[in-house]
Amino acid sequence: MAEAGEEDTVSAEASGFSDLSDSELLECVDLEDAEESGASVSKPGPSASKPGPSSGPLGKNDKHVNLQNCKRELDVSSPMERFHLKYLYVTDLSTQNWCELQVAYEKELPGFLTPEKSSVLDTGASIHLARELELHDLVTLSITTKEDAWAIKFLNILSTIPVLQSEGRIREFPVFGEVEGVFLVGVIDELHYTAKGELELAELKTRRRPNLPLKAQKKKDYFQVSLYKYIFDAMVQGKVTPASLIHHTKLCPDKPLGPSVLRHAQQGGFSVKSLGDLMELVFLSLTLSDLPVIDTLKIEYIHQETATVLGVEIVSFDEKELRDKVQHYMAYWMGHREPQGVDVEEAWKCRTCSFTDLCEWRKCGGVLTATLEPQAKKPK
DNA sequence: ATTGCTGAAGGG
Repeated sequence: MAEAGEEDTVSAEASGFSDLSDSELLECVDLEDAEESGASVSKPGPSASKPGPSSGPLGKNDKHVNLQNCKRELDVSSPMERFHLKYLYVTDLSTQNWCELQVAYEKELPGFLTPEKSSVLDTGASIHLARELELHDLVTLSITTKEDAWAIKFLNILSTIPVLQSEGRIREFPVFGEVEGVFLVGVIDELHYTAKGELELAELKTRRRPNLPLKAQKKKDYFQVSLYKYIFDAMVQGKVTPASLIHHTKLCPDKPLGPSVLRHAQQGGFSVKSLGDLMELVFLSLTLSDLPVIDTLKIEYIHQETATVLGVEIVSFDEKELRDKVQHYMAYWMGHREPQGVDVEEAWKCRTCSFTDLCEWRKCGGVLTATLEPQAKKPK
């Protein structure tokens, strides 16, 4: 209440830089937020498209694109190298669980989404944002380096752990760590303690239609939350070290932090000078705050329009199964095997995919092409 | 540097 002035300062500063995307700091005080990122349903344009005036999908359509357009590179480099990736998102792996080729195309053609799809995603994103704002406010900071971006992530961890331990519930908790040779980054929807005192992860899934998801969708969602638990547990067990983080992300722990980030760190009571300091603090906070591993995994499916609860699933965690899957997925990213599309019986997934027209799997999949959607065949 | 390398999730 008494601190309302700070918020204006932060927002005003955000308009000074528009170069790099802003990042959000979770603010656990009672303030209004001047939110400007495109989370609103009615906003035109796909939310996931890259900045820039000519980033629409049309410009890419006339070019014949495929995953092998760099034959020379294909033989010598892994997808991680070819797509210039230092790490993957947890959702990359859950999309891979849906269809491996789809995530490969997403990496090659970022922001290539059908309008219907991006509209459903935008609605889901705004529902998530509304829920998040029930628990804390957001402050937009302008930043210029990836070190600043990670510093914000660390500040959010440092400020939310005590809230979880005292108030019992937090949302949008960042997780990261090396899994089967590749670094993964993600955000847990919600963590809370149950009446029994168990730590529960709660994932919200919003749905366009008022029905429960198909088996394939549930499987993907189970995998996603299991992966969150696996990474979170590793973090609180001290298995995710600053050294591993620096090694994978190539962050410079000694690079000076930007002024807005530094100021917020100080306001949060963290006397840090560098990103390295912040990493050490995060490591200590994760391992010394008496955080348990996650006990239960819960997924709630709700209808977007009416907010009706369609179902609640409790996911049983199977570490062996998870690791086997991740190992198989990482083999693709590290270039140890070729990507695969969906099986014939899951070809229905292609109907909602943005890349059907250019997908090599569909073109080359012998049996697959012959049996695909026989009733929807168009004479060309 | 072949000129630079990432908010994650968002739903099917």
